[in-house]
Amino acid sequence: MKITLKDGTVKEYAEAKSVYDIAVDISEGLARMATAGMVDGTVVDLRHMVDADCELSILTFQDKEGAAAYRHTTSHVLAEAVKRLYPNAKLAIGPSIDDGFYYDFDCEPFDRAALDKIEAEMKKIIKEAAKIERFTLPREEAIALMKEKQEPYKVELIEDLPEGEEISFYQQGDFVDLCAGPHLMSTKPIKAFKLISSSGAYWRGDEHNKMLTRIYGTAFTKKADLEAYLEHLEDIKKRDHNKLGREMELFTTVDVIGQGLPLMMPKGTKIIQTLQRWIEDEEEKRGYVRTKTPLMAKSDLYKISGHWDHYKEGMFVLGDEEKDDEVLALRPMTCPFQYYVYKASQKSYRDLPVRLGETSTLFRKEDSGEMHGLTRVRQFTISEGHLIVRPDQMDEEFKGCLDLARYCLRTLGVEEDVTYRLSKWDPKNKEKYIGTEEVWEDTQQRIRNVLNELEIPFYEEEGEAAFYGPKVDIQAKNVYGKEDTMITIQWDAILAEQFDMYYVDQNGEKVRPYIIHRTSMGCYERTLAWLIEKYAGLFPTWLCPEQVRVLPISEKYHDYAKKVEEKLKENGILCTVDERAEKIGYKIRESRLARVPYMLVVGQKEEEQGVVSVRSRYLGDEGQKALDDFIDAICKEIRTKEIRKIEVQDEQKK
RNA sequence: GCCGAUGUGGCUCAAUUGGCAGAGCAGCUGAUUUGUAAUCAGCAGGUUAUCGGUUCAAGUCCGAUCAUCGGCUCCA
Repeated sequence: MKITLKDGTVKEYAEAKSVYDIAVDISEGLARMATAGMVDGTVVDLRHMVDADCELSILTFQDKEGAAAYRHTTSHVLAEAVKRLYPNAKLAIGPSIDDGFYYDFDCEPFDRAALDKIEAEMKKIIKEAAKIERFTLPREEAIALMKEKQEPYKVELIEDLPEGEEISFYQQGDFVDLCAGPHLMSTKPIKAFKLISSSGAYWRGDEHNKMLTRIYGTAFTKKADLEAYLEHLEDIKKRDHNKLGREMELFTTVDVIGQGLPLMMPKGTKIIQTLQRWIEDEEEKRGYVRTKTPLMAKSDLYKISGHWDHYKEGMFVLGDEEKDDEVLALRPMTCPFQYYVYKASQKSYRDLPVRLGETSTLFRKEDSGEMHGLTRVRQFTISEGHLIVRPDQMDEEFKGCLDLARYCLRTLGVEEDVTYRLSKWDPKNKEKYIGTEEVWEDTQQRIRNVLNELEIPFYEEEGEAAFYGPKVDIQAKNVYGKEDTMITIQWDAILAEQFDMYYVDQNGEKVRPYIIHRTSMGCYERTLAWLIEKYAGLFPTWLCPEQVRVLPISEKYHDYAKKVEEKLKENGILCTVDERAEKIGYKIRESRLARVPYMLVVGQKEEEQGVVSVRSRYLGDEGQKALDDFIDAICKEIRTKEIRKIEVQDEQKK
């Protein structure tokens, strides 16, 4: 048989040979680093016997799948250590994840001291350098083995495997684990690992099941890489909006006000105001009209919309149905309110599309454990909108919404940081959705076509659709790698019926419109959180709550500094003067810590010449250009009449 | 909602393991009028998240509540 390697060389063998042996044949060095193999695009174990012509890659830690195998083996070492120290712990599952691995156990929770102890035991196990062996068993024997080992979770896993599936085990020393693999040949190559944290996790991710104890860890082939990774974890914490946003006095929380109810401070409010004014104006340019609808409504409204039956737990209800004649609820969404704006007058086919925009505050009674900084809150404000359109306008309007969303992302400088998800229904759970299979499949195809036409790369996910239709969700990750929806555009061919919305067509017939539910830039609080992390607090100048700080050298130059401030303010620049009796070095330090993009130092020299000395936080050519743009675009008048830059000092960002 | 950790002046942290709550920064007052990352001195600031318990004595131990953080689940 002929085996073609990654670099194109061909190896020929007379009989079947394991991936590991082939690696040894290529080079001892490669074999030492090998963690798995890939045969014709499929990841295989090192023990996999190659018995036919194929393309083969030997995977190492440098490959994504190779790193996964390496870390997966580390998770087995973890499991063995836990079983040695806590023989009563039951094993659940222990996969590799993006930057590491975890293992779930049914046992008492671990504290840091326990984790340290487990780490020490793992080191011992690795030192023992046990060979890892793979074997398979028929279903009944596999179950019997796991019953003998008193591992009920493993028994359950085997019972759920489809009939006829090969059931494989990996054994290192006395430790046996049900596992599909792949794994290293022994525990020895694990060089650098760390148990990061311990937390609870439901068995099989279902909240009705028992809560198990999960240990997260990571592993690398070099100690230096592990240390760099741990340092990186510390670094990203510094960008965490929840920490930085408080430090920068953008928002705060107060115990007696409550969970998920952050207070926006003046600086944070300024940023949100800038965003909001920009978005509202942009939407108007694109043919939206604005509405302002109530923040609450009678329960009757939510009964029509279906929320009363399906979402009552998630709403703040005012009044008691038993006692009060009138029960109100704070709104968790804007849809029906804007529908009634549409319904208030009769619409002709000529009136469509109707594009309604609203800066809309919503209330959702999130569970107590769900709130997080500015990204998951109980009250938030979104750039909400509904387009009521004729079916024939749907594709174009949907495109328009995507274009607006992309314009927003581009302007905020985050277009490279998002992924587009086509959120589809789940054909296995039809009862969760309204509408026929045909309509769903057809609609999803139309959205696919729109995305393709706009050349937007996207991925698809089942079970993420709204109950009334599929949608495009624009997703972004926070500093910890956790993903959130920033923007959503939803296709709805159904709710118009429920709310009896119609327009009159050419023939005088009443026709149901389609609806697009969408946000242009999503939730302001969440967007602010995203921008804090993206820019580590160094916002683009147009978003900064303080764009320029004038720093007089001494009291003698306060009048001149005031003059400069006035000129800048006349030009719409957010500007302050630092009039404290401090040394210039101190004022610069404070300005920097406040992340003010431009500092204008003024003293005798500047006053005499009618200029300012500019100090910018930006770097190199980019900084010079930003400064030029800044002055050209906004300070044209100032520069030509009184102030021009005489000096620019770039600074190291660190 | 579930598992776990944490909670000390505005902020960052200390308090010899149950024995007089303390420091730096910030704030205020005074002096200094300064040329590109911290001028000096003084003053004030606390019911140790809240409520309850154990104890001669609680920031420290126990319980409850609230909040924050890391996860799980959820995000219609």
